[in-house]
Amino acid sequence: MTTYYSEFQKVLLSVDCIIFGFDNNKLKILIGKRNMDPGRGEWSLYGGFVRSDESLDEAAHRTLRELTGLRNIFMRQVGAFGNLDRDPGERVVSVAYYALINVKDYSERQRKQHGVEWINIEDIPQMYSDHNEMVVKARKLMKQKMKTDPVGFELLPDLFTLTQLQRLYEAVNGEELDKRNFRKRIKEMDFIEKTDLIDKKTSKRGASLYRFNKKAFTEDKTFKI
Amino acid sequence: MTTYYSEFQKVLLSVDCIIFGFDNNKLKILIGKRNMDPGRGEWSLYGGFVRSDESLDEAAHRTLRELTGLRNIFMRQVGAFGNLDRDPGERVVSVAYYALINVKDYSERQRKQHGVEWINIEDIPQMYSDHNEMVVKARKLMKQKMKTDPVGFELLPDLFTLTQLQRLYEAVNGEELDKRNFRKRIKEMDFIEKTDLIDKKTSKRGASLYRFNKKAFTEDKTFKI
DNA sequence: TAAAAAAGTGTAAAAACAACACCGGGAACT
DNA sequence: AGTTCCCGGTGTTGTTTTTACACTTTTTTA
Repeated sequence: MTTYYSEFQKVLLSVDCIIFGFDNNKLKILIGKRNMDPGRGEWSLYGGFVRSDESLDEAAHRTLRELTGLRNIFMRQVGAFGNLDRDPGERVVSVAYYALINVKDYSERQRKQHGVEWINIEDIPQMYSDHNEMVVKARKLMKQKMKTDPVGFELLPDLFTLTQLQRLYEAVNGEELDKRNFRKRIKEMDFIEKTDLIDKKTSKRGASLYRFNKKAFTEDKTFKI
Repeated sequence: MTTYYSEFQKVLLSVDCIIFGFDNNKLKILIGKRNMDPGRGEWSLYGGFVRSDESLDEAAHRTLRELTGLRNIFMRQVGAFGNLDRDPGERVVSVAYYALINVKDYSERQRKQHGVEWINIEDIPQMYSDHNEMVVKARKLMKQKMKTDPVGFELLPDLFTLTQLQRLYEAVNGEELDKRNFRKRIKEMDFIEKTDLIDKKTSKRGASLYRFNKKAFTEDKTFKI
């Protein structure tokens, strides 16, 4: 390979993942304690270095896969973080990505094995380097995305109740929503389909289960919550 | 400096600037023909490499300053672009930034000296590598930002007429706006202040000049167009 | 069999948004 | 001097969207 720009300094590139999950009516992210220097023992996002044979997006997906085993996950770039003091060792620029996963798809066995935990978004501890800043930005982008795109379903099981869906949006927005107004909106979106199945686990009476029909959500449809 | 992560490959990091300007009722960006390999002669954003002693934001500001001489410019990160095929030579990951400048603040002399041109946003040619993709994303983010934050004034002179302001929003949104509804909204925002100066250049009758009072735009105020 | 817990359902008032047309002042033209 | 043209400036009304709000049903548990 020809070296066109040899006079310039190169840097290490990493990706860091803000992995969102929804459980127990709470929005959470998956973080763990760093097991390497620098910053050993500090809370940290899960990340990894970008390899020479993969794009940034590919690196993010691979990193997520290494941690969770999950493929084809909804991920979006948060941005590049490159302050000089962000890493105490040699310079590392990191590109943050957020991911939306269904907590149930991640086995407890694997989670423990990697030593990561689901932490309530409201209770995030101080983390290594600029990771808190990454989470703040990721959350902002994710909230924005959730308003206008049907991505919330990535955080729920295939079949969900309207109350579950409402709780999800409440957790993301950080405010309570009116039940009747919420359901009115849902009813307008024909790609959120009612099934004839009933969920008996979470309520005594039982609630209808709904499903997001990805194929029915075409270009002409609008999503708005 | 200790080398913590020596086993990982490093990459070259650059920044690319999407420099927005508004002139003659058109939204434009500043681009030029590349004068180096690879891609010599192709249209290209203005960019540069990130130095070892500066953050990404600093690199973006420096790059913009080198081209325009302007400091303290409104800039926001667009994102990191790191596909494997984005640079035909050795791997370069680029972080794109968009900037909003007042066209009048950039001298024609300097512009010609650097060989860059203001190109109407609707007429952007095919550019080097993934630069078109960067512009698309930058434009989306900028449009979004313009809706909810008073950043449009960065593109206008300190004193501007309401028609100028309206034309700016029309250019950004890509659609015409109703004059009376537009002015109604402006009137609700007390931080857009009418001066007792009259602009006689653009209209026969003369139009009142307005000014954005940055200090009057505090936390409690909302901006909405 | 009474109480508790969550599901489900409609209406009315308020706010936001969209559509719409004419007058006035000055410059340019005849 | 009069006419035309160009652009600046101004309110009202109908429509749509958003918000506020309370009771009944079903099933489990005490």
